[in-house]
Amino acid sequence: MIVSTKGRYALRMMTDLATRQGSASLREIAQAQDIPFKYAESIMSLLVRAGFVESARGKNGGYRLTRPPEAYTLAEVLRETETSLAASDCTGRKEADCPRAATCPTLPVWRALDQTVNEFLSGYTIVDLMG
Amino acid sequence: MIVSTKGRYALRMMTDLATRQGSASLREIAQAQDIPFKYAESIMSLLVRAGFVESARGKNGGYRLTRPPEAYTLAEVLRETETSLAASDCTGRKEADCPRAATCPTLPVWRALDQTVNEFLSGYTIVDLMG
DNA sequence: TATAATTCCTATCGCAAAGATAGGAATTTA
DNA sequence: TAAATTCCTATCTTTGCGATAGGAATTATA
Repeated sequence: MIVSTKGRYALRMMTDLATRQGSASLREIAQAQDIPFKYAESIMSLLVRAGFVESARGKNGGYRLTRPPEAYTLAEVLRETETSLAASDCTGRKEADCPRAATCPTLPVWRALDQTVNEFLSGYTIVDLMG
Repeated sequence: MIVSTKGRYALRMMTDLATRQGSASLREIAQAQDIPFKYAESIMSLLVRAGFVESARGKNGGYRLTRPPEAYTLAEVLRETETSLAASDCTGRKEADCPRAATCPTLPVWRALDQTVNEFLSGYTIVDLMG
């Protein structure tokens, strides 16, 4: 699985914000997108930490995008929400572990696949998800 | 993660068989590839059931490929070993569940990604892994 | 200044899948 | 009959995903 529920929720939350053209509370967003509120909260915190979204605390607080929606590629959003976008552990978390790496004939294939997927996901932005 | 350890083991086991040009016992293969014997056993049974490999039981038994190695694409091998090669649940197991499907602007993106990955993996065969 | 609405923080739970292991039955050769 | 092998079924452990819980901190406003 390349894209988990968490990543798809993140994209939908950002798309929702983009559609509203302003700021919205998490309660509104989660309700509109039918995403469990508490789960949405944890995802939104990732987006804030990544700088994709700005937050305002307190009453009348909420969230808004820091950029125009065409300035977010799917690749960069998913890099924040997915544990790894790597095609396999060989090019992901456990890359350093592998004693085969130096001579492995398969490794270049996974690297090329990573690049293919990354190029694909870099070719779409939030605007493309605004229906 | 597109390709799990199980899938990579499967590819290595088939590549090992291809290199030997004949038949080999699982003990040999697992040892040569440094794969846990019992785990290799369960993977090999998938390959046999898929018709990729023929088995001979009893003493001097073993396994051999049913085709020349250039006749196995990575895509078809991995389809047997991976739970799903789909980019997301939206195009995988839970596809039918989604009430959004009809109008979802993201779904076509996942479909296109699936196709991209499939085409990529169909472009390599076991021969390409024989180093 | 109190209250309501919000974001922020930390911890935990349930479940499914991946990775691996165990024991032994069935088959075949020598 | 003994050894080497594949075949079959069941189980175990760890991990990560999806989700939940409780409450602290912050802010507008009545």
